[in-house]
Amino acid sequence: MRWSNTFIPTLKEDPQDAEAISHKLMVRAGLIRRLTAGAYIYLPMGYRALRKAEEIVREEMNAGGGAELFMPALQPPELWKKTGRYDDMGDVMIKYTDRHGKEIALGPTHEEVVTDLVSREVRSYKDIPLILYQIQTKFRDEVRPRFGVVRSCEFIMKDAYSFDADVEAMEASYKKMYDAYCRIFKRCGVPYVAVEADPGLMGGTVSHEFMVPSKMGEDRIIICSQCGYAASTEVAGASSKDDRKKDPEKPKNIEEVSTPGLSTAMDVSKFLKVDPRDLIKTLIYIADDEPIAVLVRGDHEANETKIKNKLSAKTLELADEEKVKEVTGGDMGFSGPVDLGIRIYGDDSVKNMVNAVAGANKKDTHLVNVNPGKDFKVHQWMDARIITETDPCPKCGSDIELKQAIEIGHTFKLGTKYSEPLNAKFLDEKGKECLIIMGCYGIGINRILASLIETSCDKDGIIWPVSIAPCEVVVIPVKREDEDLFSEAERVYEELCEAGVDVILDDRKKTIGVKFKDADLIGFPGQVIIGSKGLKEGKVEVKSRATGENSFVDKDKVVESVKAILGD
RNA sequence: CGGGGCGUAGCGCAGCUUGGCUAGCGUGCCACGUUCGGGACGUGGAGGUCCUGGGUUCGAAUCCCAGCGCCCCGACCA
Repeated sequence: MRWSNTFIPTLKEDPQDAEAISHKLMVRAGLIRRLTAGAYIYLPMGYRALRKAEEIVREEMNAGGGAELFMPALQPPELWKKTGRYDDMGDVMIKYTDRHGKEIALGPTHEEVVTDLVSREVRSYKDIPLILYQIQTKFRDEVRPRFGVVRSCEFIMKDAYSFDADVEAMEASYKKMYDAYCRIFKRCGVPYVAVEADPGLMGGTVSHEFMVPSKMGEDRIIICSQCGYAASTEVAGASSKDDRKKDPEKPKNIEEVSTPGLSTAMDVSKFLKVDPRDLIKTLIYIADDEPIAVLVRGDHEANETKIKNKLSAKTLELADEEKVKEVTGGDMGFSGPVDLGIRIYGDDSVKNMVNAVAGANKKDTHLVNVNPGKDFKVHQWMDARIITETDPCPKCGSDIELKQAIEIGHTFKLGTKYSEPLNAKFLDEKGKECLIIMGCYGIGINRILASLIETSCDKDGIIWPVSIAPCEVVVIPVKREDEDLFSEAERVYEELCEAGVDVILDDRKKTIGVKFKDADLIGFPGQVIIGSKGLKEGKVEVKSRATGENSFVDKDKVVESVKAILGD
């Protein structure tokens, strides 16, 4: 490929609408351009990297027993109504009415479509196990598209679905996919961590998220330094032990105190000069239309995922100001568990608190010396909070680290969540009709690129691994106008092409500085520099983008040294 | 959806507070010449609905009103 024949608009300056490093670099390096919020054009260099990532995914999915197919983005909403996800998806699903007045949805994912397909075609236990996958465009009307290609409204996803006769077989398929994911991310050079996660809307019992630690990540994970346990903060078990070194006090009697305008735990804690850990935060939620209260300690955050799961609630929303007033009789920020006429769920760490501070359900008033058991009863104690960095590892008790991370893949054990409503059954050996046990597995291809760049760049630009670099090597003639030099560059270029190296020839009539800067910015793993000085001695320079190491090699031995740099 | 910010040449920005000559700077682009191993230099040139619409005014990039678009924080989310 010749530079002049392709389209690589690089930029000297950061685009003003980009914040994330990966976003800035992808735009500057001429990989992408924004069309509108959450929708990006992949320019030739970006598209090449994307396709290489796709190809790795394809190879490993095939190796894991997957069969590729391709399903439409246009989907009938009826399927979504059958599984109940039409409402669950809400406005995330993009819908329109066609000329016949029929509603059409743009697929945000394909569980419904693929399960419907399988329900029609699979009859016998002999037809399964089956793993179907596709690499296809998904549409989601995101509340907030962000960080360039990290969260966009239109993106490329590899989605796979496994269909098995029983749970054991599904576990085997799950394992195959899990292993394939590990191979995929390793080959793509992204430093991933597989964590236990919440299945969320997808359903099922167990799921794993494949995360890449990064400041730009939208999710938080914990990693144990000792045993290596890793989990999303949404599911990681928080300790129920009291982490305070304090002599036990005798419970005293409740007193009211005036706390004018102090509605946050921090404000109250400062004003009353008490440790936030002596505060009880009372959050009013609406769980499936029923108002409930959730108690967590002043320094903790409620974990809506855990609460939702423990209550088996379909929806869980924080009550608004009006609702709080109606339910508690007090203003928002002054709610407390004492004399509260609704179900109260308490986080385990609240259970043994003594003489705590809580809201009084009364304007500008808090209560001191509140004691669980004595002053209020809870319906159920549970782990209802988000794990913190000071918590011990839920598995081994050692110290844990908290990190932000980008989710690049997610695997789910679905069970019969989709096969049941969509009637995906098969006849077993005994002629008995059984529901198919499913699993599903997603990878955000765009996010492979973004998270790779996020974690692999320097001040000069991107540092690609050979596996998904837009091109493996760039050949740079120092002076385009020097015909001898350029024809030597062309010769080297041809030779590399013939040797099967993915190479681009920078044949632009630009000064050498520009070409070096662009090569570093885009980040081709290998650079071959043809200059007149070296050429006089029959040598060309071969340089590694990652290490900066260079060597002058005999011009007849370019292919070998390039391959050495590429790690072949 | 709530809070904040931005919108002026392809890109990055100044000008706006206090309205007033032909709307500027850097970079990029075109031509010619000189350069040529880390974003070269000179000369000449092209490129603008100052986001849109309305209003105030003798006069609006600048002031007022409405709308649109984009980014960030939050809420939300596979």
